Amino acid sequence: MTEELPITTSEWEVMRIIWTLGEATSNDVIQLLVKKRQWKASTVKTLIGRLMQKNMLTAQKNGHTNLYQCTVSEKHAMEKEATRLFKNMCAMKNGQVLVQLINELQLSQTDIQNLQSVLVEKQKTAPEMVACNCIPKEEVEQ
Amino acid sequence: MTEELPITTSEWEVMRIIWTLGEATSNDVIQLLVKKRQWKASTVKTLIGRLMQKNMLTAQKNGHTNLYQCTVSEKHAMEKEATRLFKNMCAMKNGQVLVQLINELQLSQTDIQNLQSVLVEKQKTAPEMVACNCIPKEEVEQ
DNA sequence: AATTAAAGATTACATTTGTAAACTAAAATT
DNA sequence: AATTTTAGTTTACAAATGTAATCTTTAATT
Repeated sequence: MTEELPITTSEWEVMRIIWTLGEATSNDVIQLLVKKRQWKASTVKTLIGRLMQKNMLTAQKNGHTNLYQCTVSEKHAMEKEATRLFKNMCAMKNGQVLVQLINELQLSQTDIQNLQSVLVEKQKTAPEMVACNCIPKEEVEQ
Repeated sequence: MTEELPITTSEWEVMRIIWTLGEATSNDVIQLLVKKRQWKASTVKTLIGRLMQKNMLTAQKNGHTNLYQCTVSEKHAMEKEATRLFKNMCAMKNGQVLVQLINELQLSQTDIQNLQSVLVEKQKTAPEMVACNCIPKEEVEQ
């Protein structure tokens, strides 16, 4: 039951590279992040170490160099983060936030079609209103 | 130019209450969070203090008691958080994450209609593909 | 073989965050 | 007026995070 701790913003940078490369050496990651974020090599090494402890990365030895791989998919990790965020915010306003996100994010034709399908389904059973859940029940004055 | 620092998860709990009540005394917030999160009164006081420093709350004295108000709207803060999150994740997969969010979140009929409108607009100019932006340009192998 | 370079491991250290106790001043009660 | 309660302020302290230097071991070069 290897628990997944939350990963921090800096750690995300490392994960994104390894997700995209499929697998990578510390040096691969260092090269890219030195360029992208101006981090020192040892900063990147620290982050890789922490991700290993958090079981987000596994390593396989190749000579005295490690080849790192991610233990969860990028999509899964992204969904988990997004879900965590929305669950911590006002349920009543989630819809409006999604509208704004869709407005400002780049989406492909396929993405849009998928979103439309889900919405059509969702529509069949959607309620008229979603209640605010910012305050524990019987405390909402009204 | 009062800069808005990011607000933490614990601080969000406080903000949500004041957003919902419109304005509140520390005692209002304490009552609710002692119940909801089992925090001690002084924990809540600390959080209110930090939110004041971050200019997320203002207070107006009423006797020796403060009435706290939020300096930004809940919707604005939510949008900012959501945007920050998505900007830090793979652009290519954002669409899929939105699909999953829409699937699992509660949305009202109105929300759904608004989402549908935005999508129809978006569709007119959407590209076939959105490129992965996890790795700085010319480094993407392929 | 001796020297240098590279990869990983260990240690460092300031800031932020979660969580709270202690202190102080004003207000309410006795 | 004296005492108790309350609201706000200050201090506390461990864990997490951002950022890195140093040390150690192994591999590559001279």
